[in-house]
Amino acid sequence: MNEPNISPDRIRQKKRLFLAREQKIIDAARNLCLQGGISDITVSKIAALAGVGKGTIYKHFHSKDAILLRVVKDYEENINRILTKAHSPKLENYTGQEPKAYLLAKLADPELDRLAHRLEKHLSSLRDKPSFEELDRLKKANARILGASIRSVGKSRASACLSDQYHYLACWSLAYAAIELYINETVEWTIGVNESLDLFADIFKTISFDSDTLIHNSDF
Amino acid sequence: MNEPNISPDRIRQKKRLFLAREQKIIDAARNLCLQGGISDITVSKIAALAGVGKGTIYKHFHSKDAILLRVVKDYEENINRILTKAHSPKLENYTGQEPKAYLLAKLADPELDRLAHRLEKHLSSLRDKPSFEELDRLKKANARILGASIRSVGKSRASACLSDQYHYLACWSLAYAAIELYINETVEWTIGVNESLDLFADIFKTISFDSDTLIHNSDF
Amino acid sequence: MNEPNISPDRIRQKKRLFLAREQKIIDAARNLCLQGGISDITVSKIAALAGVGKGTIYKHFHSKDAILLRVVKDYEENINRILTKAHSPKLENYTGQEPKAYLLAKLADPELDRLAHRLEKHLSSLRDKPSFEELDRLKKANARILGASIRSVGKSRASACLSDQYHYLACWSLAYAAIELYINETVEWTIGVNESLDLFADIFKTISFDSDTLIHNSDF
Amino acid sequence: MNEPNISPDRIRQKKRLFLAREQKIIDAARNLCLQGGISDITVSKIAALAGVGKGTIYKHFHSKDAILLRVVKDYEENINRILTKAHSPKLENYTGQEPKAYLLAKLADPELDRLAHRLEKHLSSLRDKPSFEELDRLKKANARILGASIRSVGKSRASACLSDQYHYLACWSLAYAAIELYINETVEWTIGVNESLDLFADIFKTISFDSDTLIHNSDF
DNA sequence: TATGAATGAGGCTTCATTCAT
DNA sequence: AATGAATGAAGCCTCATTCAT
Repeated sequence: MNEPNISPDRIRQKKRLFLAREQKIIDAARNLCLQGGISDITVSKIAALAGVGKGTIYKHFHSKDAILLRVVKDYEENINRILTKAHSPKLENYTGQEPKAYLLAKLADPELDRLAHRLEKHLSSLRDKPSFEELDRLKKANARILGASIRSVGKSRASACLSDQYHYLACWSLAYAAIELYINETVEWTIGVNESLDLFADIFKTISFDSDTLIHNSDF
Repeated sequence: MNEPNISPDRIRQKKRLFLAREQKIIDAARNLCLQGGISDITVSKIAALAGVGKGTIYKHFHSKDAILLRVVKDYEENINRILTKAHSPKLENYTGQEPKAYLLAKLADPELDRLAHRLEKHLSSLRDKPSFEELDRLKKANARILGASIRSVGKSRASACLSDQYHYLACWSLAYAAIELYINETVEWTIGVNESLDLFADIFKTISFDSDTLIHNSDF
Repeated sequence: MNEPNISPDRIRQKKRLFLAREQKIIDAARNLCLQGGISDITVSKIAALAGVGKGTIYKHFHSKDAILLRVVKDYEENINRILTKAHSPKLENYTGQEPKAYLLAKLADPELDRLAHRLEKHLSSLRDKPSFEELDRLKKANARILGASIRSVGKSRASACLSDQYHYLACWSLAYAAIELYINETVEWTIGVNESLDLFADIFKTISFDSDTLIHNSDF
Repeated sequence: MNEPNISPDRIRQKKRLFLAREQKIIDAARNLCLQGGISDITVSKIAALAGVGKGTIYKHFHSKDAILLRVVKDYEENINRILTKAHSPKLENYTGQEPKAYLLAKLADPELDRLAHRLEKHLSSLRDKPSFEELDRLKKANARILGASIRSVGKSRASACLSDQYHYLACWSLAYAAIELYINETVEWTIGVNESLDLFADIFKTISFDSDTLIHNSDF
């Protein structure tokens, strides 16, 4: 009775506009982070860059940190999408190419990957740490794919025994190392990833410590 | 008005006290960072933990960020000390063990290493980024040792051609990857570093992209 | 463009709906106030509780405070209705029971009476104090009845000379005192109003100051 | 060693200055409330009127509401001081004049008394209601004196049986009624308290309801 | 006509830094 | 030289009101 002639089209369009604005906010937040450091972002700046009022932000997110968390989640979701596609769900078996796909996906935008990493660290160190539930679900999904893939190829004892989670972290770490290598401003990026892996291999050769060598020494 | 009996001893003792206070401030800052996230630290908390007044801090450092920068510098200095000792300066040639020493030094206190990393990122993203001159000098010194060492052992073309700086970053990245792997709270640390390197090797096998595959795609 | 079939029935029904909605808004505002404190109410909450959109509210009231003023006015109107009925307008002379009727009417819902009181104070202390004209007219009407009634019964000199307004306030104050006594959460309500008046009488006995004793001392 | 020549005088003077500033903040808050309504006060205004910076406020009070609570507490403390003095602690028995002293104390600055009342209501309806512990302690102390005094004089059954708390509220209510009577802007204050009590008595005569007459009717 | 998303003024609070003692 | 109270810029968030649909 009250809302007679509101066509579904109308509603759908409104929804689209609403989501578009939300995306603009997220994009603004991400871009601000990419140029200037996490601690420099303010809700005002996000609003200004997104072209909306400060109050509008709070129609979409209940706090500033919720926006940042969303940036991280969206990024992880994107990685998951790519990885899922690479896995070719029709095949039962893994091609062993999934880790490569994962690394490529992350290296496609190194700055953004590093940002996601930093944001996650930032958020998890807040007094009122937000819920990482959704994010963790995505990571677990990625871990499942990577773990199975590596196990299907790897020959080492460790590969066979370790959990998905662990393999995920190994891939993640490697990507992170490559990205830090890539991004570091004091070095010009003149060699490809293959060559950088050669470098890693050279370093590996020099290393052969026991697990026991690792000492947890906080007395620095 | 007059400064009567200022014996050299007096001066030396004062200096010692002054430096001791400075160290207490640095330690306080570091410990606060280690437990609670960089954005949680305040000058008040540092002063309280150091047992000095807030004003005293500004007799030693001209800003809060200068303290944090000092924490990073002191850490890098410590790494440099260890690496220099490992290199055995009397010998002209390198043992090839320097990268291992470097990794061990960093892995000795992973939390602290990660903190140094994060602080550096934090500081370099400030509007008024402080000077990294001293820090860069230390890094360059470390790079010289690591680069020479790796070149003396490595067989790959890349190893031979690349700059000290680059080899330094390769070591650095590897250490960082291992540390993130180690610290991550969702995984229990059950395997040693050797085995974790096996894991990396398994991943390497799955990867063989050309340098060209790397696309810088910010449009995500 | 054209307004074809607008039957008087249609109009009347629309009007009824409109008024019903208005009442729902007023009720929502009152209920929200009753549970939670005046400063907790927001237009959003009122709209939600009334089951209308926020914008609709502004079709009925030009501001949030206008709603609150209306709550007060409606309450005073109700009191006036009861008092008028008690006075039995056909009779020329007063029964002397009017003050009792007034007190009973107010004590019938002490929480609400206190709310009306508080709202009035709140509204009259606003920067843009709304017009109390209508409310004052109602009060004056009540005062006329109460004043005449008390004068017709009272023996004291004061009773005879004082204005309607003053007698009204005397009744009002007494009711307010009883209500605050009644509502106060730290005391259980175990005695009746008669007994509470006995209490007042006991206190009266201890008091016998001159008007002059009253000093207006703001220097506290 | 660190703080050699800080004479006790110095400390005492500092303390005095600190407390003076605190008093200025409290006074500013009270005066702002007295002229303009509780919801109009802002921390900025308080700071401006007190002649201090906004940040200084938070060296003395952990929140804006803490200031308001302090205004209430200080007022109640003043009443308690007067009442305690009136009670003449040397005498074992009560003079029966305590309620009069209490009323006079409250009526000495009716505006302030009303403010204290309103502030208390305001604070107790906050989402994060502050602790009223101290305030309640003061009230209980006052109640003890008033209760004993009234019981020592009163003849009615109710007087003898009821708790201190109850007698306190009876006095409180009466004072409140008188104050509302006094303050009300629409009436000129032409009669003294004695005469106003006569008025009350006239009203009493018209009233004789049973406790049962009181119905709790929220359906208004 | 009813709606509710958008708005932005304005509130509270934090904290790096200064400066009088 | 050491202190810590004072400061105020700047941040986050709320909410009454508007207005396009």
